[in-house]
Amino acid sequence: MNMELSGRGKPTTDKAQRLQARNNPEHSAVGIGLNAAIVAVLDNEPVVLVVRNDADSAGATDVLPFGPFNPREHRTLEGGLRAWVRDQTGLDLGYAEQLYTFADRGRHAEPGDIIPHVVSIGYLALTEANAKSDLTNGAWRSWYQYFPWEDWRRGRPDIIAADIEPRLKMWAERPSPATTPQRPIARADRARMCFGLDGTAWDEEKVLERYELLYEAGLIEEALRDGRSAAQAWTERPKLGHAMPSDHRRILATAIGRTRAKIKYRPVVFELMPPEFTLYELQKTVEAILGPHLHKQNFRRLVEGAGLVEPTGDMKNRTGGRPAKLFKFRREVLLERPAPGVRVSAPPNRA
Amino acid sequence: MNMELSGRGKPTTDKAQRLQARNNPEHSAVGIGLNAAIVAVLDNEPVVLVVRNDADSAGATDVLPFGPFNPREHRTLEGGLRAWVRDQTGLDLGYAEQLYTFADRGRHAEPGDIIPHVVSIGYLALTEANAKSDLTNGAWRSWYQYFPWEDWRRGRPDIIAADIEPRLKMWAERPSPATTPQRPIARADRARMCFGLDGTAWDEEKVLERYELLYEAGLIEEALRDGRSAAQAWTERPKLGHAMPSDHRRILATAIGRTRAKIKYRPVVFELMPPEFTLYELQKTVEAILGPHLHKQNFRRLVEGAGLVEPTGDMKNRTGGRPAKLFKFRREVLLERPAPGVRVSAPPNRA
DNA sequence: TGACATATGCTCGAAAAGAGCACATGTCAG
DNA sequence: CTGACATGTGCTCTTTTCGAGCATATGTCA
Repeated sequence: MNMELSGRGKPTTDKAQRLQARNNPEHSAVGIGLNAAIVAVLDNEPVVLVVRNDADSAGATDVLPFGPFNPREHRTLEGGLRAWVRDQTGLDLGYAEQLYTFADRGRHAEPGDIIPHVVSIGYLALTEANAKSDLTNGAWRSWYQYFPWEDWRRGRPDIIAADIEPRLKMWAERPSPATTPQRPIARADRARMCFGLDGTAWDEEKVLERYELLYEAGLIEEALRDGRSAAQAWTERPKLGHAMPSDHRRILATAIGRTRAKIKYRPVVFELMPPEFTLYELQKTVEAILGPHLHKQNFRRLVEGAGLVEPTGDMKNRTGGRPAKLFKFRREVLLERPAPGVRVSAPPNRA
Repeated sequence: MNMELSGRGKPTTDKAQRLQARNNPEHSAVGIGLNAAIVAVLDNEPVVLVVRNDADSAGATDVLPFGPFNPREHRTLEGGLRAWVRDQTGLDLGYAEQLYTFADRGRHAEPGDIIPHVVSIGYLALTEANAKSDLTNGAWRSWYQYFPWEDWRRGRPDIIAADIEPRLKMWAERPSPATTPQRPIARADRARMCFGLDGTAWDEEKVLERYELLYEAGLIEEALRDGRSAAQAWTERPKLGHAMPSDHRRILATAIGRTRAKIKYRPVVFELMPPEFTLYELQKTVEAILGPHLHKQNFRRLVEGAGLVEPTGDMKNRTGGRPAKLFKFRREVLLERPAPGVRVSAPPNRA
């Protein structure tokens, strides 16, 4: 497994391990992997950091940065994460939060692998991607490259009506396999709720639900790769976004959904912004993440009224229009409001 | 590289494991533990399931149910959880969700343990606690027993003004140690925001933040046990809630916070209710979890208006007052609204 | 110099939320 | 039997928040 990352601890001795395996049937030693979805906004495009994975048997592919967690070396999961992210990419993480721990499928040992890498803990990190960031490795990729159906900045993305909706409808008409008998919600209803079909409102936070629905319906490469039975019959049509190895795309989906949710009640947008910015830039960043266009005047009222920002006194001149006041994040808001964030509710129906 | 993708290999042998351990210094095998905070509401009291832990060297104590995760046996984390919860307690879990993965402190190996149990994945489960539930083991305990400062049902709990506030103020006046130099928010401000001191509003969702603040200030037993330096000078006064071994109380704090947050945008209350209930019972359950008293008429308007419930047609007669209509959860709401829940906003200032 | 892009202030109406009044219909103690 | 009491239920009223539009200011740039 993952070799490029390194960890430097010494392994447990074989003897102890054998004993353990033999004497204590309750324990099963496994490796812990940490995956990071490192998100930034670059020229109004939300991007995620990927690294080249040359060791992949199927040729080099882009993966989320990942590495092992070695409890002998690092006291905390986050500490371990920061360490190898810095080693691997040269990046010093600022804000980071745990997303989810995945162990469910596709995480099998390779031949020769003794300690299967069954569990991986996903992290979300938000960072400012300025030009002079010293990336030693890896590249920024638009997250919409992996999730084209999530990009509503220019209206409802065509891929939904063209590729997703018809195939989901077909899938919905086929009978559910007996293995999921108690599934309480019909396939058609799930598709409708997830993708806002038939006039249902689009909920931008349901990123993971949408991904998992497409997976279950066998419409994305990962499903085929993992041997989902439903996937077999669907292999020949346009792929839906770039696939990623393992469950990296699932982790990314979780990261996008969490970012979209959190931006509304925590001032995390500012992790993505330079220290000074105009309100327009701030709005564009929020829109890059959430999708829809916001009413400019209301956005100003909201952000200023909530005390999220304060003017620096300076102006930005080369805006292409009237010069804009520069603002900075008003940290004190954390001491005033319990849940400060960019409270943008979705318009009544964007479907 | 990333091996986790890939194929489904058969489990490896001891020999292979030795090789692996020797040749691949990148991995450190650890045990995975699963912890469950199983929550119910019993007679308007939110309760959590605890089991007796006789193995504790300091005598028997109550702990959250926990067990190992064995990837050879269970394909999914949740599957493993459900299996040993049933074995251990006789309970069949309904709703369950992952909370957080803890690996940070207090998770030391016991003597004789070869593979330290470093990582534990916390789960939240919600269930209905009816009288005839077949608990073979364990007991329901009010969660406010572990977090008395969270119980606002009879107004602001005295323990805050009597024990917590003065000690936090003293803590705030002592200088922060150099080990946390970049701490951006002053101790006094953190205490004020967490516990709603000096007129600041109480945010019922900040359960974990409050617990961690008390831990950091050395005011709870776990801090002393874990050897926090700050704890040494504080050992002789009334304890703040019942302590739990390891980080079980932290997991419970996470569970309470998550439950309080989620109840507002997902119809999870109904996991705690019998199939039929009156609106008053529903309100009491919500209040047991969230704390404050809600305006009865508005609660009705809210719940009915959101389409969360529908009348069964029957009445409940022995209510002590006018007979009440019986309602049941209206599942179809999941197909109509993106985020249905009991939308109770806090009154402007409850401090 | 004028088209254009951006910034900024103000108003209006709809919807949601908080809070109170009034009354209906049961139980239960005396 | 009767009245205190507890609960259920309908309605109104005010305040706040939010979506949306109008109008105007002040820059850049062809």
